[in-house]
Amino acid sequence: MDTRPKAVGPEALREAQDRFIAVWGQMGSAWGISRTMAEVHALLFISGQPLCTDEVMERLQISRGNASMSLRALQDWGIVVRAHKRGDRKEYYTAEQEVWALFRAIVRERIKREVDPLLASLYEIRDLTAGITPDAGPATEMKALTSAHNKRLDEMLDFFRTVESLSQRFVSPAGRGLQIAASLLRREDSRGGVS
Amino acid sequence: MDTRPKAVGPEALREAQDRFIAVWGQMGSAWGISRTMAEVHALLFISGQPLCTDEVMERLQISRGNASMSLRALQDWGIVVRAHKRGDRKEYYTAEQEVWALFRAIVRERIKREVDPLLASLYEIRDLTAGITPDAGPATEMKALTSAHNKRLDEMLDFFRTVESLSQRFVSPAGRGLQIAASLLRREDSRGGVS
DNA sequence: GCGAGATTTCAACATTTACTGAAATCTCAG
DNA sequence: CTGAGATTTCAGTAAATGTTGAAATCTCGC
Repeated sequence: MDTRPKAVGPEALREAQDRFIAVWGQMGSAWGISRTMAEVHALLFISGQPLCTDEVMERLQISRGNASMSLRALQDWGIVVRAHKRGDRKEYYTAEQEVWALFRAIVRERIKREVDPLLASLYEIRDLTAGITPDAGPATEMKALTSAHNKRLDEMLDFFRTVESLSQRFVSPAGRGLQIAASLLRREDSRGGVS
Repeated sequence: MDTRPKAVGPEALREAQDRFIAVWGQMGSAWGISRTMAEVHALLFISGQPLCTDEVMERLQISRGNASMSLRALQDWGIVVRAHKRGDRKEYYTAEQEVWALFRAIVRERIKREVDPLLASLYEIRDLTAGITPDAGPATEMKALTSAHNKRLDEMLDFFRTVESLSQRFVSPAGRGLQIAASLLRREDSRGGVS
């Protein structure tokens, strides 16, 4: 499609970075992270070196306020850290460079922020109708509906408990996530699966 | 906190459904699915029976157009199906009731829509700077930067290849997802882990 | 093949979410 | 301490996203 000659040297690197930033920003917004925040992260990750607020603003063409808020949020997520450079008043920021550690941090935060509260709500919701099923008494239609409802909720709860549990493993100390994934793949591969 | 007496009978069921719908809608929007679409799904899932467009509109207080579009999207995701009732001109809709099947479908679609294109882009981006690293020649700073850049990209690619691969297993025929998760938990549990 | 009843589409609108820029606040070298 | 330089905050505004409702389209029993 694009028939322009391939850029070489610095241009190629710059273009690769820009495309990575764009793609990462897109990915972010598909998964509920604001585009800019994802782009800031992408920039720090792909450039691999500490950048200051002004460099981020300049490169991504965003306002100072936006840059500040995005950087703050990324730090809250635990995937970007501040770094002082001595003899320099500015703050510099670096992204976690280990890809697996990066995703462990992301999973940790999303579980904490979204799955755990969801689980808590599901338990509460389950309690609203908990008293209905067990005892016998006349088998009304109402009871049948409630019982089916409870079953659905229980299965959902079960699912998210499993997710929560699996994530704990994935997230926990060094390398676990990688190991889990790798062993899983290996085990499956030895069964001579489809393409 | 809430000290009102607990609702019983039909009221309790209705309230439980409403809260489930709210919570599910919230979850959806945190993960990049529009609130309404998630709510429509929640309603179909939790009520467990075929509902027609008007029932959905009525219960969620949304317009006909919105209901139609949400239902269509849910069908595209493969988690809601149409059902004719004979002697009735209306279409009825049901949500996948098996929780694991539901999430397999969701994972399948998200991988297809988001991860696969991302992988393709990452390969393209990697190609932009692929020629730089290998050969020797004078070791410029440029080369060092590019080489580090390539390493980061390669690790990212590796990660998403693994994700893609794992998802294939999870998504593939009946029960695999459950088995994988369960076996993983069992294996880990037998190590006498923390809480 | 007609048409009543149902669904889909889409331009206009509403709501939500994200961004800006300047003022307030913070900080550290001198 | 002081204040120049840096960061954070936030009210106002811009952009993106989601929703409506009515017209266009589809569909199926007759």
